[in-house]
Amino acid sequence: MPPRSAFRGARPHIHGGGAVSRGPVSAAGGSIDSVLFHDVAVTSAGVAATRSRLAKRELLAAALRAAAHGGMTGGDATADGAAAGEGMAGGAATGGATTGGPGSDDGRAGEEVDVVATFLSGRVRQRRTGVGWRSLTSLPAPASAPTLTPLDVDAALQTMADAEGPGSAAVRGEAVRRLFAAATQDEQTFLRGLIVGELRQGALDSLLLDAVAAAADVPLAAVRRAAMFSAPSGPIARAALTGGAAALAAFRLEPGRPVRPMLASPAPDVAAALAGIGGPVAVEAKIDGIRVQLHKHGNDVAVYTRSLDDVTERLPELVALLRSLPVATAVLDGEAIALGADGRPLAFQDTAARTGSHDADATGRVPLTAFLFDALHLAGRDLVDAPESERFAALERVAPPSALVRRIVTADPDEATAFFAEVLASGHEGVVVKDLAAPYDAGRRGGAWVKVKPRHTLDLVVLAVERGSGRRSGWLSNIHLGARVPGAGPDSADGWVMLGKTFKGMSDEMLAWQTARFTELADGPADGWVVRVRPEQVVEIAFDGVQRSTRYPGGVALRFARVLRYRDDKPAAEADTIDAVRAIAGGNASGG
DNA sequence: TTCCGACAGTGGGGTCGCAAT
DNA sequence: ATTGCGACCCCACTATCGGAA
Repeated sequence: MPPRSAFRGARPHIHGGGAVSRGPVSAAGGSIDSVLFHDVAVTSAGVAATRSRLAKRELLAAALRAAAHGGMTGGDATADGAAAGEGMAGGAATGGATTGGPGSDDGRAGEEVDVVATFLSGRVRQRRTGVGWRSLTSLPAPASAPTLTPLDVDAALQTMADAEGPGSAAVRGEAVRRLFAAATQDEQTFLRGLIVGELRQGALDSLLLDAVAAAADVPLAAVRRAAMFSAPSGPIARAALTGGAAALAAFRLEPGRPVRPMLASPAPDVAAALAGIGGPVAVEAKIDGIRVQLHKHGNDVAVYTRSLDDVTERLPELVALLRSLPVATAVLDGEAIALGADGRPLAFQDTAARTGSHDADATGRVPLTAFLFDALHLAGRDLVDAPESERFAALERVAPPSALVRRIVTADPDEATAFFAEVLASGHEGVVVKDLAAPYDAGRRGGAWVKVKPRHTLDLVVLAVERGSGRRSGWLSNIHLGARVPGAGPDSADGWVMLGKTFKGMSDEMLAWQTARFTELADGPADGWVVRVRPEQVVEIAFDGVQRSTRYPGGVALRFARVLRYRDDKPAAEADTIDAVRAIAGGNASGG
């Protein structure tokens, strides 16, 4: 299926799955040559059962080959050819919305490869189904024999996704019931993982792309390259397996089609970030807003989030900025944030609420500011492979200075560190250090971009622990963190106020230790999901900041808390107080 | 009719272990 | 030795549905 154009005014996308007119669970109608959904579930279980990435890749590749082969010999194109044609949306406005490869002839096999690949990457094709963990708590008895095809499952999910308005919950519920009643035990388990997004097979999108390359016998680089320009991987698999390298080459940068954003790796400090790259680097302010990708093609403009959701309607400020640019075509990368009247950043919560709201009033009340930092395409020229310095220079030529992120170029760690301090003083989050020579590595988190943020620490007390799951089964994992409230307890003893939880920063050794320790400290039954403990164990916690909270009684919560170490040298009576926490909240920009 | 609780799905994320290179 | 990936789950927020008030 061709990647869709999401420009406003493009013709509505016809969902390929919708063109399969059979009922959600009418498995009997499936071509006898189709793979069964059961085969996909079995593949997933096999992938989960091995730790070898190469073995996982081979299992995934075999399933993809089977999907491509089985469907093709079936020769039953149904209505898919027509659907693919309809999908070529946009006409002149986007021109290239059709470049998803020559996929119009691959018919049912192509569709099946798309769906199977999507499932094996732990996803479903529907952006939202409206069905989550809670809706799957009571399920019908499993079927005794497998009959479902992958396309049956996709169609059932589409039914759930399409339900809206009064009565939609019942429609979804019925679709869930019918689908799960037609699924075997193995299939039910797999389906649940897919729908709630917790497949836990040790393979997601990256490994799937690896398998696509193996299955189609094309270079991995070609697959990854194509994937840069397609948000979902299903169409990549489809193109590779039915059209080979030539079909993959048709996925390319196109204004109007979102690109997977390049990501940054963390570093503890600026000096380490510079050392990791070597030579002169760009040091940019890191803006604590939401990532935005701006597309312009003549009068058509679009804005996408990091997950490539189209948020054009909600961000008119960015639309206006795009329209004002003195170029006909552009694909730009940046961050959008809500600033106060003094020009300092508001709390991240304010930016998130503003960008998440469809309410026009909110739009007026909390204006957004864009800080651009990259250009992937400008005035007909693709820049993804150009060095960072060149891309930024191109951006500077077209963007107003007020819409550019603050940045310096230096090889001097002291200068970079001074800039870091300056950025923090202006209220922003930190810096991103960039390799000037690196191309835009879409969708990867490599070493070419390195982010540095300041780190707060507090000594807090563990109030409770939760049981771990997955590879942490059998361990006590997620700890509840409390700050001291002097004199608030019975008989003027210290009291404790919870600030949040964390499961991060724990090595296996630490998990083993804390499991024993908190079993010992258990205050009441130790067999529940949450084990309350006597507030005696002090833990040193690192975190990014303090945010306002309606969930916790102190009215504050820690952002991105993680464990540094347990402190046996410090009694609970000397743990940090809630006042110390509030002082941190007052001292940063998000104190509002 | 309006209100409110529960659920789903966004946005922002750090650190560890392990396989493969 | 280094790198990339997936797993582990956190926070706040908005939208939506459906039942309670």
